Amino acid sequence: MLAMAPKPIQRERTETLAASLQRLALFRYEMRRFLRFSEQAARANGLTPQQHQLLLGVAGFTGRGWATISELAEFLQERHNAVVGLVQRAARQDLVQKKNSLDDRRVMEVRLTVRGRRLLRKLTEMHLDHLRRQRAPWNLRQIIFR
Amino acid sequence: MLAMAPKPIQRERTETLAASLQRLALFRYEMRRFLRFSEQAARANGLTPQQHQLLLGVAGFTGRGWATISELAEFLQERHNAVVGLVQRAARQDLVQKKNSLDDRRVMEVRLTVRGRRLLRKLTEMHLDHLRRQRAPWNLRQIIFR
DNA sequence: AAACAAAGAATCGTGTTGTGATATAATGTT
DNA sequence: AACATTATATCACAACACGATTCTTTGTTT
Repeated sequence: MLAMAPKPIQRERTETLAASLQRLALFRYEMRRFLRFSEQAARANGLTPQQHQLLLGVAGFTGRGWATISELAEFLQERHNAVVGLVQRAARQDLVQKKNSLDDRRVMEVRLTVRGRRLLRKLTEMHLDHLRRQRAPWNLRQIIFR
Repeated sequence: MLAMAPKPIQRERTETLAASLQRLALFRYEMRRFLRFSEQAARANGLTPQQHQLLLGVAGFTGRGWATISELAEFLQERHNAVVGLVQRAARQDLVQKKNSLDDRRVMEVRLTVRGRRLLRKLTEMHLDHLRRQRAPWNLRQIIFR
């Protein structure tokens, strides 16, 4: 009897794991569908998905209308050097504008150009429309924990 | 008087846009923070983030325990060819196993290897733990619409 | 059965992106 | 003056997704 006890427990554990996997998969699937919409909206406007996020971070993260490389790295949850390259490419395409801070000359201030502002505005409207129309269970946490 | 009416409307619109930008930014920021945790958990176990998602899709998306390239493309919200490459690289590292279907020889059946199953199990536990501890406003929709 | 269309997967070249390691410059601290 | 810290930049490299195209197998039409 002592030897038989673990068996049903193991079976129950396996079933729990399978159920968890399915709920986690659905969780990520819903998230990916939103992100996919976003990516395609960006591309349809000639931007890469990350460039769109960069514009959003510059305009909306700090509440100041501009941001430093470090702040953008925090917003994007990326390393500094990833953001440096991203900003460089975006600046080349006249989406943002770099300027060394006068207070602290180590700091790089990133602002939107007119073109960047125009594109972000359009994308923002598309996203808000999409989210409003969305009937999907956007309480993602609820997907996982009943 | 007719000429002055539009001014406050314009001002209000601008304020609404700024507020929307800030809420959208927070929305994406929270999402990125979760995704960042996930990416680092994957990397800490020697996987790329996409490889982890691939394993999750194979094991949890269809309810069958295996998946086709097309199904994985739907789950990952990527194009077929992106998944083909992803599966190839994952197979090279003994994470998944490819097998042509006997029913329809166009179809490729993707399954987890023992190694893939072991890694996914570990990552799944880490993710569930993380989500349980999470006190953040995981009703993302609520972040945007009051 | 032949001709054609559709579905599923694979291949190729290309540009973006993130990483890790390292470097540079400006500011702070002792 | 020596040292550490902060903020940003550079480099080589692999993963990755894209678009376009191709190949094979299955389905449908005539």
